[in-house]
Amino acid sequence: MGSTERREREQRMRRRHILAAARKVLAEKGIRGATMEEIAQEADYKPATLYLYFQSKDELLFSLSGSLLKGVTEEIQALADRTDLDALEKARRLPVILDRIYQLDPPVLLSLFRLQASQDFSRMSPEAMQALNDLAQTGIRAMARVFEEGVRRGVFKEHNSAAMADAVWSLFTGIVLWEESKRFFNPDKRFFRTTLEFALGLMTDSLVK
Amino acid sequence: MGSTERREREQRMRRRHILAAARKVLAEKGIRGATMEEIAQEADYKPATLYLYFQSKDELLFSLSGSLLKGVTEEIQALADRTDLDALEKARRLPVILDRIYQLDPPVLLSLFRLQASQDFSRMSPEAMQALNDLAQTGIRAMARVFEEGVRRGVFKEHNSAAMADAVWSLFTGIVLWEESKRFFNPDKRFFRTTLEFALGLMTDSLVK
Amino acid sequence: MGSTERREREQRMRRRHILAAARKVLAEKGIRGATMEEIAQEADYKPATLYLYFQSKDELLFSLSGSLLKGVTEEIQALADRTDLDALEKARRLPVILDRIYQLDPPVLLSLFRLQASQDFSRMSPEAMQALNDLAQTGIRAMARVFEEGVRRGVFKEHNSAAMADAVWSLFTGIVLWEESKRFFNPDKRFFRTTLEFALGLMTDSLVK
Amino acid sequence: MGSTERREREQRMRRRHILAAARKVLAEKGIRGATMEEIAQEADYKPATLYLYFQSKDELLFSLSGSLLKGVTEEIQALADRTDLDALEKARRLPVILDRIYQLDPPVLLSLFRLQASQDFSRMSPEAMQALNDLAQTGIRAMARVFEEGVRRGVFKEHNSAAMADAVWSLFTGIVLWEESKRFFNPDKRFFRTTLEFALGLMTDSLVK
DNA sequence: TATGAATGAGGATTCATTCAT
DNA sequence: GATGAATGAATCCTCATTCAT
Repeated sequence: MGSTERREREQRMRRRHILAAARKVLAEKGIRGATMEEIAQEADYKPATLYLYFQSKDELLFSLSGSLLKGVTEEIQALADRTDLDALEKARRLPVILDRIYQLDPPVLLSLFRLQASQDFSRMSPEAMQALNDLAQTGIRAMARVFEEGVRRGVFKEHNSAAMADAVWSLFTGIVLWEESKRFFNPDKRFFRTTLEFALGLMTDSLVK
Repeated sequence: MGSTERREREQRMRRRHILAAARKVLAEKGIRGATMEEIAQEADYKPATLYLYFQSKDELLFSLSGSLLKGVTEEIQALADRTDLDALEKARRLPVILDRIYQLDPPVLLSLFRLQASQDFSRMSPEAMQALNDLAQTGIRAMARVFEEGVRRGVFKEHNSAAMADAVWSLFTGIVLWEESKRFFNPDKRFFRTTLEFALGLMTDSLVK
Repeated sequence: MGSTERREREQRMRRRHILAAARKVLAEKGIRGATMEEIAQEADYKPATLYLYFQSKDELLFSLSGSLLKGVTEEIQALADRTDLDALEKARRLPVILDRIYQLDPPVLLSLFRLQASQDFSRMSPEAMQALNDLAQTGIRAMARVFEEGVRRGVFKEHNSAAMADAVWSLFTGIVLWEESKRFFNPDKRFFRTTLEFALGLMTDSLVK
Repeated sequence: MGSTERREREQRMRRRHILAAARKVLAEKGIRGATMEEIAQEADYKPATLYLYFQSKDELLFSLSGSLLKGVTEEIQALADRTDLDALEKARRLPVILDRIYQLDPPVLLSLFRLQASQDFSRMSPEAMQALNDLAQTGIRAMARVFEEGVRRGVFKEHNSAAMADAVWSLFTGIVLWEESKRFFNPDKRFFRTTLEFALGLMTDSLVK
């Protein structure tokens, strides 16, 4: 019988449904406002029900952040793996990709960074935090590969590509956080893309031979 | 008799003593662990006593972050105001200053950024957050002045100096946060200065005419 | 199935159960002693549970006072609306009604008046206090109607019926409070009804043409 | 030496000074706002100093209420003792006296009644409450004497003069409290005197033979 | 006489989580 | 599969009061 299959499929769907609700709550009420009660309400469930699909609030949040981060990482890896672009072109695309990810779902990305920025705020388990961290590292390593490739191919000057990748990631994180911090008081102004492209452009320019 | 003076001095010392305790707790247990109870214990007081020196937990935390941020801002302003250095030299010193500040008290700087990164986590009043934000903005504007000066004097290419300053601050924030995040799992590795100098160096190089 | 119905009915019962517990605590320990902890204990719950049935302590206390006051008001209104009695007969019944209400639940009535007597003692929200006040005013206006009617029908002399109603209510309040104050030291003596009937009788007599 | 005397006199003066401060605070901030801290500040002392002149907050408040209540009582006694007025004239003067007392210092009278209305709110000792109660009773008995005299002299009908006196006192208390309760929402309207005179007038009229 | 410093004793809420039905 | 009901565990803050100086 395919009933087991179907059940599993439905279960996955309900998990996703809850995650979508959590994303919405996170976006609207911030991490502090994202209580199990609130998420359940948004998902049209009662809090107790959430525990049928997630072991704990932590797992739920992790699942949420993880899926986003996984997307980021995969996009970067895909870029790094492309053979139709040279290293410089790839580097030039980095801000575009990062911006697209940010535009996709600013609040969740923000929450992700906040979560990562303050592990002790959430009650997330060290293991989950570690997993999140590993995911980010994977994306960063993919970025590093782009710069290494550039050096290898003589497009970029010799440099510490790991530091470069770390810097890009930090810049990404920092701008997201700082822009949001400013927006809290000046809701209209948005310079994410401008700032990111400008800064990343400068850095890349300097690397070009 | 200077007994009033002495009393006031001692009072200030006790305030500082409590701030130091808070700093330690913050460093060791993170913001979530930094309860009034815990801080009091570290300071060898009972919780009620803390309220003799600070109106609320908010004020205590704000005092902590604020003093640090004020220091950062003042250092940057002092640099911007120097007349014995040209704009390029000033820009070159920025990472040195930022690194010194970071080395001064990593946990508090971290807490500050975490606080700023997640206003909705803490219960800090919007006013206090705003004040913190303003302080940061002042520092950023001072950085922008350095780059403007460079343009005016023909040292730097024409560019959006506000965006540049924002980028530097974001980079600073991002690296602090990301380094800490990594350190949580790899306590030994520290690349703060390396990464910051490298990234800022690249950005500045690109600006030079 | 009427399971939803039953559930709601049971929920209402538990609310009432808690209110009853609060009433008891209030009667035995006074308002100061009526902590959520104490009420919960009396109701055989933990404090957190009370918050399932009431949004706050205020709402709980308001609910308690409000229901009683509503009863008072309704009784007075009903009396005022009767067509089978003339104004004098209605006035003669006022002390009977007020006494019955008092006998019904002296401690809660007492708490109500205490609450009303000392808004700044309790932490009850101004809105709730206002609502309580309005409720009382409604009852008072109903009393005034009785006296107005008497004047209109030529049973009572011309007079300020609003002042009369205020006086009756004040007398009611004052006697409840004062009797209770005396009882605190002389638990046996109870003159509530005697005093009320006597005083109200005198006042009414004077109004009769 | 008269130094002991002088010391005692000064001590009494300082006690009075503190009481005056307490009265003011009570008037401005209500009972809940009347903390030792606040009273001390008003008296230009530090909280600890208050304890040199009063054993406890209770004693302070008691002292305050007591002195007022004593004044009330004495006035009533004086009235009752006058030989130049007949019982009816004395009765007619009662509302005038009560109004004068109320006008003298509404907030303190209010606080007194509130205190009396809710012994369990304050932490005042039973002994102090008892003493307050006794004082009130003395005043009430003096009022009763007026009515008894009236009966004896054939001015008033036969009646329970104790109940009458209780009623007057209750009316007094009730109007003070209820007027204040209304004023909380309608600060302008003041009907104290009107209502009291009207009600007391009615009651007295009925007693006249 | 005055007070700076410190504290004991509470008290209201919030929220993730469990479990019988 | 869903949930109503209940709770354990925290956490901030207030105020009268004491006592050494």
